[in-house]
Amino acid sequence: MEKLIDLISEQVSAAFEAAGYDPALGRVSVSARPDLCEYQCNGAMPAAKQYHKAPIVIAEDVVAQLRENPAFLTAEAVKPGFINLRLAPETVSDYVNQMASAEKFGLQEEAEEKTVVIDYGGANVAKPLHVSHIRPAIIGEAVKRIERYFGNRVIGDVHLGDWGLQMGLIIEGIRAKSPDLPYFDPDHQGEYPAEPPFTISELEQIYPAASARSKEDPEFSARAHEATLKLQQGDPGYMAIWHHVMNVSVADLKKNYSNLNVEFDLWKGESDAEPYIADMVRYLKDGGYAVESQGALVVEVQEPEDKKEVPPCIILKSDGATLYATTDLATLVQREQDYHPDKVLYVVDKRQALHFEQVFRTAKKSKIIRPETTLQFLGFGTMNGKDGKPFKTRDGGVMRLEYLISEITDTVKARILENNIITGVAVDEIAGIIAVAALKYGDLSNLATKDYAFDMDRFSAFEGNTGPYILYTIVRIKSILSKFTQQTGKTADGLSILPPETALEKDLMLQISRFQDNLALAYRDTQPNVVCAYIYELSGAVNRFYHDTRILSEADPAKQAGYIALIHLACRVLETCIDLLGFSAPEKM
RNA sequence: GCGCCAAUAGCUCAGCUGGAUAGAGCAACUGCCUUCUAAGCAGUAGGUCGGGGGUUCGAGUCCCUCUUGGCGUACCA
Repeated sequence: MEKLIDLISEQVSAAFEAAGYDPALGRVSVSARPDLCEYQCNGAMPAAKQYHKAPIVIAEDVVAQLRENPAFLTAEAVKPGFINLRLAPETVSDYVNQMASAEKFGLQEEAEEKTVVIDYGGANVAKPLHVSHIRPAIIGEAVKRIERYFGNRVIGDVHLGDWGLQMGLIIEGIRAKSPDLPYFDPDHQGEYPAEPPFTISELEQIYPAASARSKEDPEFSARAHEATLKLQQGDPGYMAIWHHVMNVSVADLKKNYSNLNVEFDLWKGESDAEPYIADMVRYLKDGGYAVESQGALVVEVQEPEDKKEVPPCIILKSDGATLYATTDLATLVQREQDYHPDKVLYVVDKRQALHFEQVFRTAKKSKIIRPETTLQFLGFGTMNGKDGKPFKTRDGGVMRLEYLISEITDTVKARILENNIITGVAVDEIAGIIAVAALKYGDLSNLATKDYAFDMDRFSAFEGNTGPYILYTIVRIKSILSKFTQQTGKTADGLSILPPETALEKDLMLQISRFQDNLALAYRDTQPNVVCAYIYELSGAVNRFYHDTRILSEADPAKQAGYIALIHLACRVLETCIDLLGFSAPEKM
């Protein structure tokens, strides 16, 4: 289906043309003054210069053409040269009725399916997920679902950090703790133990300790670098430790991500790029792309037109070890081979912007990926504490994601018990659903690219512009729908929406009609916060209508059926949107 | 030094390709539950959109400049 705003623009464009003006001026936008009109066209203002006439004269010429148009209730020319439009009630109800019966509410999908790989920029293994890890997970999940909704084939890859220096640090950390383990015995024969020599909690302590020590102890740091290289060269004992680390970490990560309703199609990591590295390095050397510089192997990516200095992309360190640019490039080789993607989207911390600039340039320059492939960097901002610095707990540590979720869930649960609508075992389940909505909406409603202040109170707030507010709106509708079915024995299916009689009813329909506009914007700009803003406005329209209209006690059955059809459609749109954002609504709350 | 990003109400944030009186939420103050869930609705108050120039009929939005803050700047990721 075409967007309602486009249909209106066509009418206004035709009016411009009929009045003797350029139809391109007939572009309509949503009104900035809802008290005056629903849609507005500003085309008469730029036209004034072109035609050497006062804008108001042009606006009146156009309005004269629109007066007889049945699609509009009113068309007025105002002050400098605004054209103010109100739609006929039937125009609006016809449109939303069409939406109700159309697939995906009439959304226009991509004409051709594109293959999109989303790289979630790697939580590191062996580190607990902490609060800032919600960002790539939540944003990436929403972007993935939106891409899919528009008809693309999307492959989400968690892309764990499992191959860099942090592994060397962990290995040395384990050795420092238990030097007698067989993994460190160069004369060890046969199989290594099947059981990991650590639990997830132990592992989560080893890494930070090793990382801290390496900063103070140069010898230890040197050993960690060495261990990293040995691991990357396939040392059997180190590989055995690595497998243990991976198994223990991945199991824990899966649990945590699944609590957030986040799923990945691929659980690959930097290590999976390893088999591609040797060939790629040879290719880069043979092709003359990579050169030696200060002992390292680099690709120069500075371009003559650059204003800024772009350091070369390092492929091999001077000690021969690979690093993140190497695995990111090799991963592109692998993705090109396996998926032939039209787009690779990286949802990673924005501080890595320069790194990806280097990688993208290298990949394009060396033809590792096709020129028509889009490499997109979606850098998300840092989660800061109230002091404006990266968020830390009171004791200076990171806050575990598990703690954040359980904290929010407890607050939600207390609220549910207070309301006394839900009882028994369902309380915990519903508290979980609401907590995830609060957390995800709280994050997604901010612009992904900006830093933001982490505030526990904000995440566990239920009033105003929050996830629970959206859920509450849905639950209210569902409650009416189920009571309607109880009363009449009918469902909302097949009922049609009547032309609006009140302003609030019409406003609700207009909000519903903007579903596609907002989704298209969110899709085009990879900005899930647009969807949040939309459902907040739509929910507001629903709640105002709800407050204003008695639906179940409506005496006129035809009117009542129209109301039911309207809120049912609103509910379906809302549920579709929250599903795209990666959360869901309970039946009651 | 150079580069990138940000600065909007007391706080946290929106503001689509430049359009009318810059919007929400929280916090403050007022109303509305014997009627479909008050996690709601209605209202009051709160702003020289960091400062200064410029482009334009029109600038929070575009250009220049300054201030402040954050980040990055070859062998960490």
